[in-house]
Amino acid sequence: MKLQQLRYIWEVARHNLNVSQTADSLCTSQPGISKQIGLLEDELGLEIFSRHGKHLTSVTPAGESILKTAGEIIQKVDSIKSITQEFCDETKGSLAVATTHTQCRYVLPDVISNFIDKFPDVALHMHQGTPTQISELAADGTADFAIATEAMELYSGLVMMPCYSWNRVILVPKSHPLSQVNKLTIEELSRFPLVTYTFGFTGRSKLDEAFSAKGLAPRVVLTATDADVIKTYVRLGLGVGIVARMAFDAVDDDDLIAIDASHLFEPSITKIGFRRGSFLRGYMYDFIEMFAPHLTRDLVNEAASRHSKAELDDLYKELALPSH
Amino acid sequence: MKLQQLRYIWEVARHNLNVSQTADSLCTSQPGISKQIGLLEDELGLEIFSRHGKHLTSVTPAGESILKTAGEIIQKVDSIKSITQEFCDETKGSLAVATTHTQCRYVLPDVISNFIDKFPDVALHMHQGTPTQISELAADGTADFAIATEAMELYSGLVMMPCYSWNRVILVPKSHPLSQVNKLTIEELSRFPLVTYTFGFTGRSKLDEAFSAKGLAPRVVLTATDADVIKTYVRLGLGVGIVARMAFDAVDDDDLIAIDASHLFEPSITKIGFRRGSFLRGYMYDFIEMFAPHLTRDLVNEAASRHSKAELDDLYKELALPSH
DNA sequence: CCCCATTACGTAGCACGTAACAATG
DNA sequence: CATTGTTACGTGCTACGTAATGGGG
Repeated sequence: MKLQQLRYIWEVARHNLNVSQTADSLCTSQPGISKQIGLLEDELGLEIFSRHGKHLTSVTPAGESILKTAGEIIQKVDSIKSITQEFCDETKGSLAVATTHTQCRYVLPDVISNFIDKFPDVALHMHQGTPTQISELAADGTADFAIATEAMELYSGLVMMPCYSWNRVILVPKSHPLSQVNKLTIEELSRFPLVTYTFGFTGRSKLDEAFSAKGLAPRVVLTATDADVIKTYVRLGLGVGIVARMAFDAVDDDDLIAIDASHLFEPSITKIGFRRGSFLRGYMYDFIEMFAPHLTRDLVNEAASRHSKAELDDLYKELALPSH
Repeated sequence: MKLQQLRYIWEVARHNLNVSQTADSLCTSQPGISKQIGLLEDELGLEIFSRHGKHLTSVTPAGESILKTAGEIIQKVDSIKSITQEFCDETKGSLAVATTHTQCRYVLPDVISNFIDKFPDVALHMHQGTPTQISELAADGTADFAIATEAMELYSGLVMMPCYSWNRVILVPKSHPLSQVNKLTIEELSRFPLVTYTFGFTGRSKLDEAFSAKGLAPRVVLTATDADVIKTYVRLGLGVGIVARMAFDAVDDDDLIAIDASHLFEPSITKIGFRRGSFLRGYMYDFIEMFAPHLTRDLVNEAASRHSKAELDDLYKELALPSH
């Protein structure tokens, strides 16, 4: 059994059982992969992939187990490479963060700026995407960290840690009737056309819950994945905006009125996640702590060693951290 | 990076950094190993072993981390082989159990007999040793299971599960004055010379605790690692025997009187342990369940997924299982 | 002076690439 | 017929074994 053979079956599985495509992505020849897979199957004495004629059609039950283990092996091999870099030079390396627009545009700039100040030799990669894409990037190792608010519980292979809790503000132009209201209620709000996040983005779920809890059906006239778009349409007078508080900038957005809405909606929790079992470089712990100061290196290690969601929640309960 | 290179560094570390000895044990040449280790170190760009001249003297800090990960990789590779066998033929394979005399001689025969009845094609290996040796055998993968009562908490790499609780009997010849006593006290017992287990064997610790709790210093005139030796000397009149209840056989030992001592000592728990992260064959789950019927396949999997001792204890508490 | 690790070197095996072939949809 | 996987074959690399060399205790 060779490491490459494990990589090959893993990559073929990742590429929808298309060997040619896999060969291209690995910059090698297609027969080479075919042969190595055949050799591995011969050595193990069973088929990992089932074939119709010459096409790979599916993964056998045994293949499922083997692929899972192969993935873990590949991850550990990557860990060895990280360990190596860590001991060669603690300040050099790379950090890939996958995150949403909200975090990337409003929250992370300060953190990143501090980070590159402290670790100028770490090559930084930012990937922006939907919460689901972000989780996938972290789960398959393309990104070291995923940072988002929604859809982060879906991947059990990720260690999730709560970073901070936030709530929303209502955005209206200065001339808008709501700008005069003292204490806004959700009923009042529901009478106006709304402009807010697309489903699945930036705590949108808590927003829907708040309306439906009162039996109200909000009239959402435009949904967007980021606050910049929302603000643009609020300025056009299309409707009342509901955005994350950190997306409101007192200087840049001084033409808008921001009305606190934390009494209307449940707070949302932004989380950071990384692949369970991966080796974290020293500067990665620093990054986490810069983003969420309560997440110390020891605490992160403790969380990483908890394997089920229930056990993680126990930890957060002990520390009185919110987790959803 | 090659799997063999990882195996080589792992084995060299296991053989006290002696490359020649490692080469012998792996049936290969010493320069081959040397060269592969050198190549790996070149590829990683750091030294895994520190050298004084040409001798390997110690493992570098980086090496420690790398070796740990290499060990995990090797274990996963073995898992793939097990998975393969499991899917090829569920009834064929091997099972290695490491255990103490007490279990091997008095408890396991029934279990083993049932097991070979149900799985005639599984090659069985029994290793007998001290509790510490047993744990080591399981920890390094030589044995699939460790079964013992003492010293099983030392290896955090083992998943430990409580199997059954037992207590002791006092053994005396028929003519002995204690054979007339109705309800034995620990003070009475301490007046006689005692014959019992060596420290570190078969729940000896609970025995010492009981005496010292009453401020008594038992006069132990002979210690042995197994009950057969103890019974032999009890028959010779050397002293009063204290052995595990399951070591008393009403038929074979009908020349001795067994006095229940469960009111004198805390019960001991016999545990079964296996290496965390190893793939368990179907018949291995059956073996565990034959030995301890409450340890179902689901429960074993649940326990295996708990990573810290505290989390395991939580599980046992939920199930009202004793754990120490 | 013995033991041990490294270096040097030759060989056998194997991984990989090119090319031809077969099978699927 | 276009796409995809397997077989055939040649080559260059490399892992491994034998022999020689150099340091340590």
